[in-house]
Amino acid sequence: MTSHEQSLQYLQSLGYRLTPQRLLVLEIVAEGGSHMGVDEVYRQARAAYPYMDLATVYRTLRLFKQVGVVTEVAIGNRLHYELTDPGEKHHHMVCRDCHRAFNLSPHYLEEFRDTLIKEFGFAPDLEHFTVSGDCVDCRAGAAPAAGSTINNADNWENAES
Amino acid sequence: MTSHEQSLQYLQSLGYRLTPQRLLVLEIVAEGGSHMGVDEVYRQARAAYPYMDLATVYRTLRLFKQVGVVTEVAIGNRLHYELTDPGEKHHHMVCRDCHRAFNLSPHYLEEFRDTLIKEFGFAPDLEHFTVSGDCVDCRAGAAPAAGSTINNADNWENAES
DNA sequence: TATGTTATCGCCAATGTTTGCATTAACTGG
DNA sequence: CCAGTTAATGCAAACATTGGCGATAACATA
Repeated sequence: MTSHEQSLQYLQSLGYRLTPQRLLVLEIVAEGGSHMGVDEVYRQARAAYPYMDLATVYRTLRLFKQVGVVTEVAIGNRLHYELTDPGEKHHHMVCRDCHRAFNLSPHYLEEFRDTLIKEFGFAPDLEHFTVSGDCVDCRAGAAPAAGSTINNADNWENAES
Repeated sequence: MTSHEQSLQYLQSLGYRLTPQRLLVLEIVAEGGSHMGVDEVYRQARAAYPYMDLATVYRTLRLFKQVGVVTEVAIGNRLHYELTDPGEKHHHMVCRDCHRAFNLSPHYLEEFRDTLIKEFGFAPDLEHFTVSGDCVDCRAGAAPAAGSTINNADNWENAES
């Protein structure tokens, strides 16, 4: 059984229905690998199933995010999604200049989470956590890496040390 | 000289022009006290100067945020702004259930910032930092405080300990 | 397998926010 | 104080995302 099928069974176990549209969106996000823009998911879905509606894509991704199947990252002011890897969860640092995203190990936030819970009873939603800021290259004034468009998989580097 | 005037002089020193619209928006945000929704700023601005355009309000607030005059907080999916108090900077925790916002002392993030810079050369933009999550009351299943609308100043509590 | 219930879909309109562009008005230097 | 330069405005249209609603199809039950 593939991991998509597991995710779909999980959805079903929560009482959500298993529709072809959901299967399709899940496959696309899974295949996409790195963070996919909504428009790209929509384009691919529509290619496979011409009746697919944009609103359905948004609703499906929101649902997936809600149940933890995908992770949402806001880049610039657009939403992007990647399959949540249960073994390799990570947060994101997004550069506000070049808009590249870097992965951040959860380890760096554990202490922060504990503090908020203990001090304020506030349970932060770190599943969907993203910090924006300035990355090394942009701080150095270096030109961003070639072809730095949001949907270019090369922009997604791994910053775990 | 009031602090608004200082802010405006600062804008001017950066090469931005000092327009009546900017003065107006700044005054409104300053008077508003707690976090103001864009629509509310727009309504008040339009009342004082009927030609005021929504786009101008957005552009002005974005500029103010960029230069650090105001702080932006995303609540639900709307943008809110408050005057940046240079002496009393703070971050925000927003409850995704009741949508109340709580202030968070910068102290809790200093270590996190240092780590990111040291390990990855990534300088996080904590001026505009917000964590979403579940607040004490909502976690306890308690009904949110009476009159919990976003623009109600009473919702803005101070969580500094 | 047939049937009923109701979640989900596709379509369309509304929302919140951003952008393009011609006009206006802040600043600059004479 | 006047004229030139150019940033900022107002307007309208674009864009990204969300919501309402009737029709459809997924699941449960028999």
